[in-house]
Amino acid sequence: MSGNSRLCVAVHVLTWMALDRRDPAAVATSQRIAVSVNTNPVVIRRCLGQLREAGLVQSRRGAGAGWHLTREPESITLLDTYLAVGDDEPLFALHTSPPSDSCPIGFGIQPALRQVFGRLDEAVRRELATTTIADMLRDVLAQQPATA
Amino acid sequence: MSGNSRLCVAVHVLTWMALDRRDPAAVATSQRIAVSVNTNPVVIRRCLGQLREAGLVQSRRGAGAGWHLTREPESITLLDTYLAVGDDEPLFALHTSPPSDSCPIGFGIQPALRQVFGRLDEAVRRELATTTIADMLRDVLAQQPATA
DNA sequence: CTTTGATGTAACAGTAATGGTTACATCAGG
DNA sequence: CCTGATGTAACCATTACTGTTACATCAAAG
Repeated sequence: MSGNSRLCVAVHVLTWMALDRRDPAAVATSQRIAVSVNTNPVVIRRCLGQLREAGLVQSRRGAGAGWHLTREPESITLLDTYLAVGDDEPLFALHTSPPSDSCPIGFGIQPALRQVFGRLDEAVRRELATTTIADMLRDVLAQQPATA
Repeated sequence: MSGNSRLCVAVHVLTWMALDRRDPAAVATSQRIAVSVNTNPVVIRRCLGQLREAGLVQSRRGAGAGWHLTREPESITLLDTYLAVGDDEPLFALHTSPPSDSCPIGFGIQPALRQVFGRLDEAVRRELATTTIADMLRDVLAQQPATA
């Protein structure tokens, strides 16, 4: 797991941008986002690069450069985000080295597992598609401390 | 995720044992299973150890030792298997170092993500619970080559 | 046209997890 | 006792990920 925190960072970034755009004067830079995520700006730029490839954000270079969303937060789902930062590798891995095909189980296990893992993947995607960045922003702001 | 192939190996092992038990004379040893999975017997024993802790299999030591299922394959689901070999770590990881709590997003993002990731985990478990080792055995045998 | 501040990206290091391997103690039946 | 398997510690190579430094590139501002 899986291993990485890319989806987590990507959702953080997009949610941050969704909040930030409420202030028209604000400029979203990798530096400012990195402070919120508490990591290195390069990590943020790597993430933003993937989000740009997926068409979710755009960048402007030169002086006064920065980033902005290309769509309304209501139209960006976590599935979009997941696909954008997606490792190509599936949630669950098959055998590292192929099993023996001279054994009935070894021969048939991989196709059978692929079907199961495909259903798992599908279930995850279905669930991811039910939440948008706008939903995230609302939930995140609802978590604020009681201090007015 | 990503990352490991433990579930894959565990399902392979259990399915193999489900087939093997049809021959009353057969003895399931880590050595024989390792040949089918195409890996080292110690890897199989590590896996079987986890399955035993979960109560899915039992081992006999001494001469002529081996392993056997404690339940009918129809009653062992992939969720049982998943929980048995379960890493404690969730499918999707949160931030490696906690985000800035002086930023509204940084403050609220983790609880919000935990909710989402919890729903994802739930979806995966629901799906895993729908398939049994008996189902796997049937599907695996259905994959056999056409040669009679 | 130069300065400035950001993007874009390569390169590298430290950490952690995984799968595989060797080695060896332990056990129980023959 | 002998034998063949389990049980488990220890170790290694590989891989992936995060963080970091460094630097080229770009475009607006002055």
